[in-house]
Amino acid sequence: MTGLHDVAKLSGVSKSTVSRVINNESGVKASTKEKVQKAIDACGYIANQVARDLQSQKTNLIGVIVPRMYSNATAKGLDGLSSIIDQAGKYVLLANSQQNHAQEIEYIKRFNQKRVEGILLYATHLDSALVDAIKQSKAPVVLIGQDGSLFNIPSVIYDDLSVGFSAGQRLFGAGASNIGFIGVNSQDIAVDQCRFEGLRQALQHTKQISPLFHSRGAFSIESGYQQTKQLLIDWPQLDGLFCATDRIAIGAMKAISESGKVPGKEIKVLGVGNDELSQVSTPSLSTFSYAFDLTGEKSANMLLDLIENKQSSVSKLVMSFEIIDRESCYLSENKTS
Amino acid sequence: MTGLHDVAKLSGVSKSTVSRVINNESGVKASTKEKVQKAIDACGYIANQVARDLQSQKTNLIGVIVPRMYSNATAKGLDGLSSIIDQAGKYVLLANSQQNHAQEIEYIKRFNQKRVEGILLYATHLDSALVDAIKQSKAPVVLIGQDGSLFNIPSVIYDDLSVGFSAGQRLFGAGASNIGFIGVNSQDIAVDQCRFEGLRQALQHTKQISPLFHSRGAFSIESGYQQTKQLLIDWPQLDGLFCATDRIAIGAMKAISESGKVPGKEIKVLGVGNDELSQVSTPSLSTFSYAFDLTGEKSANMLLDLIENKQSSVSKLVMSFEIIDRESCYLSENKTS
DNA sequence: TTGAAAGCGCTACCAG
DNA sequence: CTGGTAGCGCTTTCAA
Repeated sequence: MTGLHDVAKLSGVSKSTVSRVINNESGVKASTKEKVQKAIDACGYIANQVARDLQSQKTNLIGVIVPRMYSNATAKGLDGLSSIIDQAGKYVLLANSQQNHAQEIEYIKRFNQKRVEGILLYATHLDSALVDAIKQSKAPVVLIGQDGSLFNIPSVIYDDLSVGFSAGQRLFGAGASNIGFIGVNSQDIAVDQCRFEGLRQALQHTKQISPLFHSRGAFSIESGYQQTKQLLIDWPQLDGLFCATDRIAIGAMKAISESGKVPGKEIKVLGVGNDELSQVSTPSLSTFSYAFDLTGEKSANMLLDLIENKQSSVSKLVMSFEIIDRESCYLSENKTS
Repeated sequence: MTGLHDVAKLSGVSKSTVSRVINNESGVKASTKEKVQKAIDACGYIANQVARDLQSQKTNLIGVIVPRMYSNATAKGLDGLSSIIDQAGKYVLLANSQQNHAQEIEYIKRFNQKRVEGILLYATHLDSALVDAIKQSKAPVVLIGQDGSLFNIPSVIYDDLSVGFSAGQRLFGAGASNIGFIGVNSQDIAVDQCRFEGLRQALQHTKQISPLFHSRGAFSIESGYQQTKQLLIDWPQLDGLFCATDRIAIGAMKAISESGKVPGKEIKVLGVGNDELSQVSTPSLSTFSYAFDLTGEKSANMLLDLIENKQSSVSKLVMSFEIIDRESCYLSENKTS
């Protein structure tokens, strides 16, 4: 690979001058500039950013760790954050942990070796090992999707407790009173625990009742389908079902339909996420909408701020949600449209 | 940031020795090793990969350029390729061109400056400027989604012509004969041109007829919906509709339903991609399934091969597809289930 | 088994 | 306006 040195020789000037031309610095005679430029084109010189990065102690790299790509939250989030990072003239170094917790910690370490300037971590859990790894990280970390504020970790989270609470109220308002919950896994505080807890509080608050069950499985249509098949047998009185994600809810509705009941009628169903699936299914799915792309943008901005000022102005950002009323759970006073 | 130098001072040995310990080289006295290790832990030393990369002339970076994240093809593809790249001990440097062609060329240049070892490019077009940029690239480039083999660019593509041809046969077989096509934009050879051309050939071949129209729009449900609303007015005789993607098809079916006709009955509809949406919609959508994750894996493997051997064993990989029969277009002899 | 010194390709500082 | 020199933090000879 041809370097600064070669260009210098070819154009008969010093490396310093070539460097000046490349960086478009002022104070270079026009004729020299031209001469050097010619040499650069001639030998197809490409500046070595690695050397520059070493010299300047600055890589312009932002590490992003996700549990999987095939998910609305991550795909849309990445669209949002990449545009902000790009605007800031920085690069995204992407790692896919594939839901493997140990990998996340490993990536934080490797990213620090690569001297990333900051890390955005889409988390599905938060145990002490992860907290330690984040604390160890020289590069500032912004947590997305789980609340790390108790450990002083800047976080961008969804208002999961409120979503759960609101879900309880909606199901109750639609006439349901035997209500169950399908979550994911207990390690996922936000999606599994908080959403359930919100539901529990809503039912407790309004009717002094408790959820019938808290089932758990994967983030997929299939998982929702399989669980619900069994749940319908175990809980024949079920008339309201809150699912931690839209995909799970879609699967659940399929199982309900197959059992001879009508989702949205005998059994009200609610999801979370406002996946495109939810508007296309039959019946269409009532859900909650999060601005995933905005979440990505906000997180990126928060991280850039942290990198710039070594101290963030905000340490926790709670993204609000929007209620999407559709056929699977119309409120009693909202039967129109 | 503490460096090799500090560790050396702290442990009273030379930088060379510390380097040996870090890289776990043989030929270091156990006692020394221990002493150094202690110092490393004490000052929280983290090896500077940037310096290493400069020295070794190897970054372990693979550049990946995508037009957008929120798409089945890219999200699943990224899941596939990231696992291969990770296994190879390399990193993904991600760039999102946001459908902006000029950006793609810019990223190829910047990736070369960052000294990536290779580039995976999810392309939606292939003009001469892009071909030039690829040719200029020192890092090998593998094109995904568009055929660059004419320009000697290693490519992994979908069998779009066959998909179009098969679509024609299926629509015809289901009883349709006034058939239209909704594509994306004419720059997208693969998705827009090839799929249409396949359809055209099928109709020509079997019935000596031509497609009614070739409409164009965006990759979204909304776009399919809006286009179809108008198309139904312009072409009242329409009884078969082939859409370049499932999302477009979903939108089209909505417009058809609203017009009082039944998709899958009066008008047969076909999509491409086997999006989760397609199995959830009503009626469920007949489509073609591509193994997007496998495509990502194959592409990554092809690139790694290219990096390793400077010469690929395969220069073009055509991913096959699977026919998914659902309600929107049952073949005459396939009315069951 | 260890250390000294020479770079990797670039920028930055100081002379000229 | 231009060139020499000294690093950035590491690895890698070559000696000791």
